[in-house]
Amino acid sequence: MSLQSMLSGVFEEAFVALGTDSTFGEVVVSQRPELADYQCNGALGAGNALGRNPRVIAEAVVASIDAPDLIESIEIAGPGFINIVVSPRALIGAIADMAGSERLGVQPVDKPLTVVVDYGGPNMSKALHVGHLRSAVIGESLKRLVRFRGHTITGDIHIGDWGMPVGQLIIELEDRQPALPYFKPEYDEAIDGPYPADSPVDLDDLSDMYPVITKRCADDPAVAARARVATFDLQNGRAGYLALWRHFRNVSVEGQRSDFDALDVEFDVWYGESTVHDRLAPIVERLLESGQARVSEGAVVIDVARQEDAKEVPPLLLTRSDGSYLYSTTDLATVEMRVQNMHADVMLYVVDARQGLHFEQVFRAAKNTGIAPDDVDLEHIAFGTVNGPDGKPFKTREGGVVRLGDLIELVTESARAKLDAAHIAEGYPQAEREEIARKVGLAALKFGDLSNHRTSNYTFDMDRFAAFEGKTGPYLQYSAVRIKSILRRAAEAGLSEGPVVAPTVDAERVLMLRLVRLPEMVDRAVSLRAPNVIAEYAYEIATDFSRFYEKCHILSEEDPRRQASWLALVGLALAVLDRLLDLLGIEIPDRM
RNA sequence: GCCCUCGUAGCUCAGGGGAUAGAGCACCGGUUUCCUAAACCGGGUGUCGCAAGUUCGAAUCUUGCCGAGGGCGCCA
Repeated sequence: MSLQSMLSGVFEEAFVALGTDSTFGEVVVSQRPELADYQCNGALGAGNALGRNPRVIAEAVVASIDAPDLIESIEIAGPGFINIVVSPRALIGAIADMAGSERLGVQPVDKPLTVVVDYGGPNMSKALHVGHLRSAVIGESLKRLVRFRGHTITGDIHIGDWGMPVGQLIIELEDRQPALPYFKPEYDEAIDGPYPADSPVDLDDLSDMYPVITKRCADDPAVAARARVATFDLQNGRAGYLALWRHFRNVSVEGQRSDFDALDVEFDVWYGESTVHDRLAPIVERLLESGQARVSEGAVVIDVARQEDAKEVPPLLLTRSDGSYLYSTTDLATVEMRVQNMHADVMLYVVDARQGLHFEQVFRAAKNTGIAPDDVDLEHIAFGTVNGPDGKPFKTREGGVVRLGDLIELVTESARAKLDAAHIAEGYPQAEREEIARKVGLAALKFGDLSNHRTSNYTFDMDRFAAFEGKTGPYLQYSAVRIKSILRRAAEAGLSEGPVVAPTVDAERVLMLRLVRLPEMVDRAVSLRAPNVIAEYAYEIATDFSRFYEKCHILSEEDPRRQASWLALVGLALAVLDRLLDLLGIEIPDRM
């Protein structure tokens, strides 16, 4: 049990003994570290609830508390704050408990849930760009957080591969290369042989075609109509289109895989809209039959509005008036698949905040129709837009989107340049230098994104992502690397860790107090679905360590007990940093 | 028009109903016979958009207004 929860337990008991609610006993980290380590504000609330002076309540609580092993001193301050200083014994006990535990004192949840996290979500017709960064890194971090908390979680990339963009690409290619066999309605594989095994396009072709055809569709209704027909034909099994679709999908998945690999983002499953295509027609048919869906203006819709809605919530569209399916349909079918095949209790959708209404509609439809049972939790984990300096979604100077691969190369190059300029890692083998640059660049990129709260839009600033000083990913890596270096040198000198002894230096005590907060921070990050909680905490650990590092020179320390204790302490700090950075998807080089 | 999100230091952003609102960057100054100076130490110049309300207590909760971004039936 964490130090904070032990303290809360003591205070809860005291408040209950006074005849008040146990929640008043909650102990939190002190707002005023110069006065105390922890504080309990319950006397203020309890005083108000009981109509008594909060200071009197506080005095009664303090008088009834007897936990000398845990608490060094208690003081009542101001209107009734109870300030708590923990005992050295309790502190080093908590540190020892953490150090001795594989999970660093973080208890797994009592009831593990089966969770599916839907993130990445690339459209198969587009190369990944800077906009995909957020979904990928936030989703990856949440996956690791939820997993570390003890739940079972599956990360699903959910590729957009069964909607209108595919129809658009089909007609664009038809216009460019009409002679290809895929477009010939009379082509029969039984007679003419199988469709070509090699793709008629590569990733660059697709990336080039997509913006062209979307513009054509926007400008010309006749082209848009053709794209819809092609989409309908694909979804209804036209052989040539399916054969072409497979090429498109393979080509895009290959490209996306390399981009996500470069980001160290790993999906457990590479499902997509097309994964559930067999479910689409039966679902629509079933819902029409049961009366849960109806035909409106030729399209099939599900009403999801509620009496109490402040706004008008439009119905969810299941088919277009031409009978083709939309992403609403595949999303609903995907919920069914995740319930039936993956037995999901919770589904997390790490998707741009602009799709809030869509998910509200899909979730309501899923609940209304029973496709998602009542006890299944559907959550849209919304995140803000990455903007350029002008406050608009980020574009290059030329007006194009920034490719994710290029962005990764930019930050890596920046890290490389920094290594050269600062004469760091000068004697290292070239391959190791390159690996360091890669890890440092990625850390800058990911930390730069994850340290923002996910709902806020943030301004993309290349200088910020390429900065390695201050509150950045590389600073965190650097702190950890310095610990690794100490431990390496200590081992060479034949020194080893010993029991943690009571802190004698302020910086040492501050670091200990920070470390023991880990369980609360993980809990908070998971319940808020907010990786920036971890980013912030990891930064605090790193600065606390850096201050300790300045004050306490471990290798030249003369008292062997103190030295051994310090080695154990920084060893734990490294383990915590390593874990926290892993939760953010950031790797620590051995040296840098 | 309606709905959603946001508005905190010069800039970029944290901030959990509690005491004196914090970081990084930028700027000025200091620290290297000592474990990696990508570090550390010192220096703040804030009507927490505005106004009410709830509360013992509000940056935090509610409402209204102002401002920014986004969404609102056959794109994803």
